[in-house]
Amino acid sequence: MGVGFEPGAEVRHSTVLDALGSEITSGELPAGHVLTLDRIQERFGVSRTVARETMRILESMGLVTSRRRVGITVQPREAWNVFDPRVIWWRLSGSGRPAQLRSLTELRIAVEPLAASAAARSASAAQRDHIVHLAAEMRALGEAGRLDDFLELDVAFHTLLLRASGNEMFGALADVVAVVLRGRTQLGLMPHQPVPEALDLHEEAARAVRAGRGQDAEAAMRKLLAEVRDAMQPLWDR
Amino acid sequence: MGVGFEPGAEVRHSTVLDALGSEITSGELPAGHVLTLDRIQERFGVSRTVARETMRILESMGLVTSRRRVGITVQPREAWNVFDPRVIWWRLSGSGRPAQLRSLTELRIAVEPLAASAAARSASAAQRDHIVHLAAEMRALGEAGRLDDFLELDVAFHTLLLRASGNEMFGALADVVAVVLRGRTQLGLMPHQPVPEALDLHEEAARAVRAGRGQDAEAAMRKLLAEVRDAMQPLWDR
DNA sequence: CTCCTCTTAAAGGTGCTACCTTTGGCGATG
DNA sequence: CATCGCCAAAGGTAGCACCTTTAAGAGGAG
Repeated sequence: MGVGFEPGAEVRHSTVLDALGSEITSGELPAGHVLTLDRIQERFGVSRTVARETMRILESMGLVTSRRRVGITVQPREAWNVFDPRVIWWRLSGSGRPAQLRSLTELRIAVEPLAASAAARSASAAQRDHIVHLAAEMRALGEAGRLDDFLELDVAFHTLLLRASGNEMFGALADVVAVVLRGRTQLGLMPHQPVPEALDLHEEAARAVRAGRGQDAEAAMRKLLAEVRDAMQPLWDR
Repeated sequence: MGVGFEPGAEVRHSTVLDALGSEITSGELPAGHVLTLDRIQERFGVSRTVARETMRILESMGLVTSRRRVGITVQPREAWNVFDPRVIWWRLSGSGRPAQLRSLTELRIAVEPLAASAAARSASAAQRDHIVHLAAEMRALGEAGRLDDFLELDVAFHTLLLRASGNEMFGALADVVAVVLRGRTQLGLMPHQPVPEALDLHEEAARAVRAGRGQDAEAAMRKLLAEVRDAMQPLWDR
């Protein structure tokens, strides 16, 4: 699922964190709304310690600030750490889903072509072989219509590409891309059989990466993502 | 400076957080190193509460995990939330600076052209006028050789562009870009007088945004960032 | 004597409570 | 309208009981 089972952040914390996090990101608790530790303790039946530590985490994600005498104030969206995986997750699970998917898809369009180009420069020999292998397998499963296995390979493909770029910030987006890919399938935005062009482009990109042809890899990814964008367009056009 | 004075995260927390955060991101405390609450209390002269809450924050940034009986373990780089502004800040101030600047510059190259294109679609009327105005002022100050004022305008220009894109994830990168711009000047990677091409390209991009010509705006930003990359190359070539 | 399993003790985070300090919003008072 | 003082709510400290996990030690089997 990608989004944390932080070992150590034990059940109580994560319950409170999850509840408040999704209420804030969904807008249910609007910017300017004020919470107090007392009310949190009471509502969730937790001690002050848990309430405080949870607030610290929310604060560090930019979702709230806390001030003496005032309480804990929900922050406006601009202050959120929108790259925090948990924030992304909450928004995807809540009412902000279409907007979040749009942002993420635009981000993919920006990043993945350059990541492919960088991977063509920086990937290890093993990674180069692996990515070609993945693309071939995707074709096999795609043509066989095994959609769920195909999805996992798709995730593996994009993850590998981002991580092989040698840029840790690109690499850090791998989990996010995985969420988008899975979300797209869940929302029924995937054709029953992957379109042949997409299969071709995955293979083309993979071969270009293996051969060290950065420009070609970039171009293939650009085309691939243009298709992705077109497929997701209906989601936010209405 | 962009990087937090979180109002509320009062002095003690931020002292401990800052010290440990930069020690971890600099590699001084390597992955696998184990801390305990007791030692943190002792070292910084803070109570257990402060130590615990600080650890929670570090945990939520992916820098450490905490487990019973074991203690608090420093995580490897792959687990860090590298988009967290504080992590970026620590790495820029510490020994990882060149690598971090390289990652960030690649990210800019990926994102800013698309942000410009999106801004040409989505910016408000006021924003369109403002960006052209900023570009013009940049030319004036640049030609006059007033480098520090120029820098502030440069920051304002790129910030506005990212925020006007209508994509909050792009917008969230504005602070990061500002840090990079300032860092570049500090490191003496800027010419004494901004190169004329850069001034031209800022104006070209601004006009394209105002006129709603997304493709032109994107192309201008792409050229602009190619120059930026070339200027920063020496930093990581050695 | 060696190796394996089982028990047990200690370490260290988790969670709770109680209590004091500091700050800042707000009403009352001049 | 400026000042003062009250008090709510977070900041910070202290200490306890509990739960997990690790690792050392003890005992038995081969």
